[in-house]
Amino acid sequence: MTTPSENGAARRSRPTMREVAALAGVSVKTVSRVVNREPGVSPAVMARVLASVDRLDYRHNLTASSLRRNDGKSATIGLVLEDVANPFSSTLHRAIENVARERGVLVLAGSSDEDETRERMLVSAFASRRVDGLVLVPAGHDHSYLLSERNSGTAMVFVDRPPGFLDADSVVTDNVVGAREAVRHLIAGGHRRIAYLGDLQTIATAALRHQGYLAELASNSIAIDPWLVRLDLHGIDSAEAATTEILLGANPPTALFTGQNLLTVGAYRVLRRLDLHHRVALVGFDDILLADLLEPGITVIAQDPAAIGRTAAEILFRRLDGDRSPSVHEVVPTQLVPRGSGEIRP
Amino acid sequence: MTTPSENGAARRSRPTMREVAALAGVSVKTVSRVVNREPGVSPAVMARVLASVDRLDYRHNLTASSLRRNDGKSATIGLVLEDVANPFSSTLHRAIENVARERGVLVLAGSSDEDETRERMLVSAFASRRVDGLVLVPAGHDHSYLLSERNSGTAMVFVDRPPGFLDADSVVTDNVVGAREAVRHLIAGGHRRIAYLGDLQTIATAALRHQGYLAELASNSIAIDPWLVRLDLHGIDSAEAATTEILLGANPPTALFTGQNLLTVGAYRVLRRLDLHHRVALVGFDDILLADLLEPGITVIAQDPAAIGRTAAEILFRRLDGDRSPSVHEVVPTQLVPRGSGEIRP
DNA sequence: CGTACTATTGACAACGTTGTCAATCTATAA
DNA sequence: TTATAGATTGACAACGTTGTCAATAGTACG
Repeated sequence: MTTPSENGAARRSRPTMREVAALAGVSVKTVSRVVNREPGVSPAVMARVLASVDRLDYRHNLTASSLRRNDGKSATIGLVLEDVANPFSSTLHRAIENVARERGVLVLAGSSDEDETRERMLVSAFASRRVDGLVLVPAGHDHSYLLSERNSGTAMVFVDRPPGFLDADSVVTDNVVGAREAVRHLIAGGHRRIAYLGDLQTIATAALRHQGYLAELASNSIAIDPWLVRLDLHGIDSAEAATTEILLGANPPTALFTGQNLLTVGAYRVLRRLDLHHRVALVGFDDILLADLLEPGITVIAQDPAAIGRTAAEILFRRLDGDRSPSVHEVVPTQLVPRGSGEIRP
Repeated sequence: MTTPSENGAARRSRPTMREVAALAGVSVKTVSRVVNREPGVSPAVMARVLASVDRLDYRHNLTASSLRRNDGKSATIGLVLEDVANPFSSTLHRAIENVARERGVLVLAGSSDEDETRERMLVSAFASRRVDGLVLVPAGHDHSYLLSERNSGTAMVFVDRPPGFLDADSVVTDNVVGAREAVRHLIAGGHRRIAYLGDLQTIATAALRHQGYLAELASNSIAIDPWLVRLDLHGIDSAEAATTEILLGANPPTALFTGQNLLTVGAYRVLRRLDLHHRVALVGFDDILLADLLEPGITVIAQDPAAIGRTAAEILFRRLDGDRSPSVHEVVPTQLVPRGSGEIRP
């Protein structure tokens, strides 16, 4: 399946335009013209050059090219995600890649892990490589440090959460409305005691979902029971602990609203463990793979990460094409997906 | 939340070492020394330069730097995945990022969508940007086109599937052994009629899993029933169709072995639809998120994409550090995770 | 006091490419 | 026939950086 001796091949450096030019008997500028498909090269010369390119396995050096070019474009954008392996992030990533691909643009991606320092390090590393644009799911809350990047021509779009102290384009989910819809759905099903599990309040989206929860209860004249509101949970384990405490405590809720993916998983696990999964209702924010195959299926407020990513990329490239109009702030609606768990009656 | 007038700021180009040098009253070479932390700069001068760097918001231009440097390293690697949004790929991606991060290396990622042409386009785009190394989940079967890349010093590691017609490092799952273990598990549970659903045979891993299925049946003296073997299925829908046909046909199997993620999902859906999920056993190759919460949970042969990614990245960086020893071929073992569906008896 | 170090700094070329502009050649028009 | 326009091609500088090497200043030693 493999050829034997190629390993020992001498490690030459890559061929340059100079070498291609020498082989073809033309100047480097002519090679440049052919490589960049500039007009004004005779067919005969073009053929000679292409043959030399082929023979030498020449690869255009985009870094040298973008150094010299007037626009200095690197045909590369940077993407700061929470975690490239998290389904929301990776769907976003793919949607952005799809738009970038059409333009011959490559994507550098990195994970911030919700760490502001890490976000800055990534941005700095991207800037060193002179990316044309940035798409970021911000971890921090003060993005004024990006001002100098923006002023030196780097386009940027914020995704999922708005920028802080910086005027820039953004594409976010309608968190408040989505959360209200979840709660309204439960109230419509007859629930009055609805618990809320929320992620770290420092995460902008978590705070907004909490806000939506409170607002919808208030507008239905349902008093808030602080015992049923658990904030600053992060990850499956803390959600399990909080859910267990609430359900086994006095006067337990008849429904749960979980403000994040992993919290939903944690809550569901506990419901199953306590054999309450057909008794206590559950609505989660953000969809979960295979949630439809569970029994009952998990009712969710689905975000549309693919649409968010596509929109963000489109805005970014519009900016790169020279659009200088005022910042836009797209809000992508959520969708309630009833699958059973949210339709359980008290 | 945003300051008002920053939008109108003039779009200057980025400051260069020349400007930093002018402001600090030193030569560009001295700035270069400070920026690269080279020794031999007096503390006083260093402080002046750092102050100028700070005042001008200077960002080191890594593209110009790597152009001039002797080693020409770009501190960037390229990653060809099947699809950045697919859980196996994105876990791999994250594991590689973790290793790269420690070395200040960034990751360019792209999706091949199992398309050989797309794989080549990505590699070409990476090569144009002079990545130091490549990690690829190959879509094609002939990788001799990478020979020139390798000879010009690009390190490369193949992941999940071995390279074709090229001698290069690889890290793969033990597909044959994993598949045999799945089938053996079912046989040990008393099954004799075990169906197999496999992905496109052009995918190397699919062919190997099929091979493992055949081998294990043979070594238990169980005859192959061609009716129960469905190859070249791709995606959930085709798996559903095949499963339905097999289960509703004459002399149906008592167990299913699905050779891929989505095929497992498709098969499970059909089992549920036909209310056979507690009657017919199922073992799937590759783990599925939340498979443990289903009822019954899905028994799987779990791969370890995080370990695969970490190993691949470690090999890659060892090569970048100058390791010229013969190619290594790591095989990462699978693990049988019994969750219920695979323990159903005929 | 002169010599031989070492430490610090800068001038210049070069990395591989493209923008600018001038030179050459061909064909067409007067 | 000659002038002129257009097409084709190349020489050279420049992009922002670092490697090389030389120049200078300061220090220690005899």
